[in-house]
Amino acid sequence: MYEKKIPKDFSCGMAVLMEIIGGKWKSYLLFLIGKGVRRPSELHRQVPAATKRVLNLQLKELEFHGIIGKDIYPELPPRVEYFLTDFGQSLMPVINAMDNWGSGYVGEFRQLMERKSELSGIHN
Amino acid sequence: MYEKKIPKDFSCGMAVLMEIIGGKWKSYLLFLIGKGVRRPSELHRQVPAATKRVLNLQLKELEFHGIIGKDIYPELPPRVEYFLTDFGQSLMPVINAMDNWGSGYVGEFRQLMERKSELSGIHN
DNA sequence: CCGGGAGGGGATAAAATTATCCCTACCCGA
DNA sequence: TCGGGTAGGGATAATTTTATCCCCTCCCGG
Repeated sequence: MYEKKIPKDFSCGMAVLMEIIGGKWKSYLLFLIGKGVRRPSELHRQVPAATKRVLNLQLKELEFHGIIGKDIYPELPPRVEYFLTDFGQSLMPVINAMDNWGSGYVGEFRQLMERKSELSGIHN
Repeated sequence: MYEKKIPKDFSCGMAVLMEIIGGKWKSYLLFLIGKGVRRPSELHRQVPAATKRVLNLQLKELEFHGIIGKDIYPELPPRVEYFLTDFGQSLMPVINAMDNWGSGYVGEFRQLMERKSELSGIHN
């Protein structure tokens, strides 16, 4: 979490929610943790596009807001498990609604994106 | 909309939705347009913290994804009205769910944020 | 004793997003 | 004719978010 110089205002609940789950990988992480993927290394394997480092940062922010919790087992090799707090659970219906809506649109979305990159001559 | 050099993957619906409504002011804009605020100048008055310029950019992106539409009346002085498309309407339940959840958390959220800035010695 | 896997993070670079500044054009009322 | 309101956008700076790179500890199996 970096210091922000320009204050955001959170007069609308959406903005608050966005602040909490708006990171690039937070959606995946919540989704996976919600599905029962708990250990950091496992999460990383599921989202190999992101670095361990980055995932840790995002997990920390989710933890900061009390969405997820972290059990640290003093074992060797070290074992850590993330889980949804009750508060996080209360978020799941919203997450699911978001995901459902999004899933219905992925198709068109991809087409739009392709058209856009054709226009600009960029092909990822 | 700027060119992105690092491709994002949209394997989960949430990520798609985030791409669409994830801008700093898009939440407000959708909320306001949903409530019947239609004209650009009016929107700007409701969100004075953002510049005209920035709002225009975000509106364009919403329009690009087909969430909102734009009626341009060839009058003088010029008149423009934004509106939710059917597709945009289908998003409103989700938006509302998000907003409700967020609103319930604003209080604690503000406290968290204050504690954070106390720690770092920053007072906006 | 080396490699790999578990966990974690500092320093810094790159990319993406927002902000700022200023300019366009038009019309109206004082 | 000047100030204000309508709408829009180019160029560039500042801020914020992500990525990259390399480092740490510990243990186990070959």
